[in-house]
Amino acid sequence: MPKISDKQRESRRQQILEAALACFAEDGFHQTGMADIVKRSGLSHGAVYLYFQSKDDLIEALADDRHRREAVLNSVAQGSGDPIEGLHALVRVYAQWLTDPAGEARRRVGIHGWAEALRNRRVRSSVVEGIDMPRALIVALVERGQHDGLIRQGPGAEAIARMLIAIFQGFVLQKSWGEDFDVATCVAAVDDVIDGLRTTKSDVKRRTRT
Amino acid sequence: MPKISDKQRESRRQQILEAALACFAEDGFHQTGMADIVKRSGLSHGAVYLYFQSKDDLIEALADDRHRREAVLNSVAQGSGDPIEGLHALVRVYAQWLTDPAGEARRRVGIHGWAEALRNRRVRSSVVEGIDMPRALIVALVERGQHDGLIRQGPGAEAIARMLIAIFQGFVLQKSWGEDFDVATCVAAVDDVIDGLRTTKSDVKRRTRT
DNA sequence: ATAAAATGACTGACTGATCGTTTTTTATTT
DNA sequence: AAATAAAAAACGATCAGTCAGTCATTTTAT
Repeated sequence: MPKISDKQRESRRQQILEAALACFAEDGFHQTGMADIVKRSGLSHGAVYLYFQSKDDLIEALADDRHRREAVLNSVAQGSGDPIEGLHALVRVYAQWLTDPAGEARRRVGIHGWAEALRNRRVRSSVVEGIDMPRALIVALVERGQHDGLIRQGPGAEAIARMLIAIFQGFVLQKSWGEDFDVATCVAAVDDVIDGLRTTKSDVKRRTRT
Repeated sequence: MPKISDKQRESRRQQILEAALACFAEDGFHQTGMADIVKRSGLSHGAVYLYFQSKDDLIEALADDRHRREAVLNSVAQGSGDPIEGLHALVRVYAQWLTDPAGEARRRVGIHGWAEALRNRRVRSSVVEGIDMPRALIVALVERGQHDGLIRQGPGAEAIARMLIAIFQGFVLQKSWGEDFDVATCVAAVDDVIDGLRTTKSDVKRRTRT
């Protein structure tokens, strides 16, 4: 009985999602009106509500970014080699995502999502789960490296993972604020830090801080 | 002619600012209504508008956090010793600010400010200027260390500064989302990274990444 | 094959509620 | 009494969301 094909229906859905993404990227979730999304999508109010129950429904649909997680997963598929190399590969994936001009809207919406995560439980779950996967990945890499004697024992794997993730979160912020932020050199500094995790000949006692 | 003393007037102002801070920390700038701030402050609508011209006025007043900048400035006052020690001191300041339970509201408002900075020019200026000072401080420390041969030449001072700042931005996010985020161990990892900047005996050629 | 009936896709004017702000009224102080 | 702080009431604008109705297509009946 459907009057339009599933293809068309999914296309309409994407049409609305893209309009919402652009609007949210520009003005944030709460400063964007449904009228803005409606106008940008080229549809009508009623039509939008045929595809999404509410504005919050749209927000939740955009707060979760599955594409990036899959990209991260692909990068781990080749992760049976040197753990340090694995970390570099991961950095490369995020660096590329950070540079892609087409991803600017997603990065901006992501930042709005970070703020929204403070007060919206569903959004927070999406955000936290979004960083849980790369975190577990880094922890696994570092622990393997430490077990094999390739990575120094000093800092905990969990702490290193959170630090690396924090770096890219901060990079997204700084880049999106439009300062002259040179992704290449900053990423190079991260690569340098990762190389610094390698076991050195003279890794006897490293100072521990309180 | 004076109706109430300047002390009282400033006290009322702070009373409103504190109410606004608490509200903004809970629900963000745009989901907080003036009615919420009015109720929380214990005053009336009209009274609030005697002290602040508009809601945006309140937002801008809270987006800028001078207290932290001053704390950073104090930490640099003792910055004539070892550059690496200087970086550790800076980390200590931010770690303490990150741990302070009384600062949770400010951290949350700060995150909302990061998102707001994407669309509000004034807020963005506040935020960017807020990180410009510690950035310049780190750059100066690193450059001095590199000049004196205490810090490796590999990564640029600017990149290191942005990375360290990014780390704490990410830490604020992860901690505020309420995951079990252990500040102490994560900060220890940062200290470890900083120690890794030190010149080693075998710092001949470090690999450079594209 | 063709017309009538039915249904899905979509429209846009409209709703009540809430928004930030202004104006009016009351209370307090000098 | 003169002035001003504070409270109360009310403003127009805007919000997310709705719903009676239109249009186009498909199904059914002849």
